[in-house]
Amino acid sequence: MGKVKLENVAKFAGVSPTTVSRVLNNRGYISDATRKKVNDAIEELGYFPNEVARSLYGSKTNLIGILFPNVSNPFYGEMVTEIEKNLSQKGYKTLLCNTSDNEEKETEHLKMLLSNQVDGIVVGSRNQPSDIYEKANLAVVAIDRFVSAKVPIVRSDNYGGACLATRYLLTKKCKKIAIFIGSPEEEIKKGDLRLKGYLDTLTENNHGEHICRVSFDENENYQKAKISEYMDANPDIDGVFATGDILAGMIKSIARQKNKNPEIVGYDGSDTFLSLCGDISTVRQPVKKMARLSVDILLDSLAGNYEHEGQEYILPVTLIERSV
Amino acid sequence: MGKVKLENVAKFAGVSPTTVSRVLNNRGYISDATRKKVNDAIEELGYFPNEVARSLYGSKTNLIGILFPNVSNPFYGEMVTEIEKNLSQKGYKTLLCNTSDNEEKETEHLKMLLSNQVDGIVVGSRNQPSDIYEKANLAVVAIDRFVSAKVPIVRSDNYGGACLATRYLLTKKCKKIAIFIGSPEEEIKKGDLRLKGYLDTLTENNHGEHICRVSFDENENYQKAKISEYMDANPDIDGVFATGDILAGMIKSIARQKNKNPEIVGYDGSDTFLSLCGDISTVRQPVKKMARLSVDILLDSLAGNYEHEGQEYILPVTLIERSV
DNA sequence: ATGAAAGCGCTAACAC
DNA sequence: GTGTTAGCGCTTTCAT
Repeated sequence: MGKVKLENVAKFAGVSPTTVSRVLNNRGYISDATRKKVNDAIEELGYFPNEVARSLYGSKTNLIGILFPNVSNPFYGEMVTEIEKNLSQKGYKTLLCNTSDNEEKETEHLKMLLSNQVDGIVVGSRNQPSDIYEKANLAVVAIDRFVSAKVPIVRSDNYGGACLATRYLLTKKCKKIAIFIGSPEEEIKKGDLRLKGYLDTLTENNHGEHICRVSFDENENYQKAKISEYMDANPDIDGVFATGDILAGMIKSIARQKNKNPEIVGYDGSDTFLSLCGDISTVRQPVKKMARLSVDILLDSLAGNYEHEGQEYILPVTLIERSV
Repeated sequence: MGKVKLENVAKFAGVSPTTVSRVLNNRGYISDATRKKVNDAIEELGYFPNEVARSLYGSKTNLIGILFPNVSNPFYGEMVTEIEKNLSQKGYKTLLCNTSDNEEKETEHLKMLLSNQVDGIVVGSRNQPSDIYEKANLAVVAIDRFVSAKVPIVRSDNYGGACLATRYLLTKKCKKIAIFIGSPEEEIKKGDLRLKGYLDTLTENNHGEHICRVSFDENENYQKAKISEYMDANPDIDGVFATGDILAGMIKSIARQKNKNPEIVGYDGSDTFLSLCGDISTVRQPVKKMARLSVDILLDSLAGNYEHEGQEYILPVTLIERSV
């Protein structure tokens, strides 16, 4: 059974293709009689329109590309889930790209997306800005990342969140508070706000800084080794701010193995993390709101609304305190 | 700057569209001279082919739809990440659909995918079989789910895994071992193999069964209440087999709040879970292998290879023991 | 070795 | 109200 096309429906109903198209799209005037004939034919033949042909004609695909490092991390997972839900509700389709935070892959995926004529892009991967975004004439929204002067950014209050976390550790009477950073080096150089919040808060309170960079690109075992090493070298750490929940979880496990129990605060606060680890405090980013806002901005831009250009939307975070 | 099309390249290079197409696709004979001219023109104009037009002509989109309940659960997250990686490597693009394990949404998404002429589908959502899969003439692979007599299934050894988990609890001298099931009711009725493995193992060892169904459709708070209630009613439970890791995490937290510490074994064993919770044992599904196999089967089918029809591929699981 | 022309399935001017 | 026709951007016979 070959695919049924509009033409077949037209023949079956004894009308022209145009008429069928008009019925499908509810455009122009059609008598109720022919409308019924057409609808019956559609029903009878089990016809549904070919979106590829529609896209080609209309030069609008309703396809949105979303670029994230991966979707294994529940924070990204929830973000992507929510973005897809919002998009789907508005009639858009989601083309998923995992960049593994690898520049080449991002570029490759980006080219693919452009070839596929996506209407817009949501980027959450954390590579260096690419000029492709500039050149391509499409709607783009970035999540917690700088892409170009024009691309709007949606992020949570990284600075405020870090201050919150660090102050919390201070209220818990921690004497030696370390930060474990899992961001790419490049990002840290540009002035990581989570790091800055941590540093400022410590300085204000006359505390010394203790920084452990857990190389982001490396595999898990490498990261664990790094954490373990750092903790051995600094056995009196009694407070930890981890810039991501997964990192926080790893630190907790490793500490436990060493019979230590530092106060730990993570960052992200995905529902999955909250369910999974009942005993690690964290700074919760409003994932749903961020996803929703990103999609709203994207659709606004798609509608020709330029007001978001160059804007940065910073959403508030909350500290979620957990006890053992 | 309007989009550059093949025709522009042709004019710029002083050749016909056909020639450009031939260069692009490496088909037919072209002199080195014209090939160079064309490639220079492409470079100069920054041309790249419109995949929509290609798809329309070729009636092949290289688009694969993937349907999962969501991508927040790291098990699905990792599965989807791996599937996308494998597909991308083979030149396919991933259209992501979150069904929220909701039948209507799945149907809606399915129609969308068909309209978009996807070449194939990977289903991991757990709804009732839909006849759409039968009717649509495309390649389908199901992950741990029955779709129709023809659709190949990739799953892990649910029965064996459950036995493994239950036996482990027995070796830990647990006296009263409960199973917490988070599957949809429908699935349980059909003979959930994780449940069966649990029951058989207990029977063999003259242990009684204790089943708590944590309604799958309900929200997290409801589930937590249910778990809490069950534990209050059965305070002497000292061993727990949770049919999913998230469930296991929730149970652990709730038990801790009640100052209990039953031995718990989860199911899934995603890398994220392992990093996040260092202290819950689990049955690990080979996510990467499952993803890889699914994609291989799909591409085989796409290539016209029917050998996978009606096959079920059951991959072995491993118990990962963790200590506090 | 290269080009002209038809067509993939659909939509939208423009006629009538 | 409805049909005719051209065209979205590309590929591919079929000529030459």
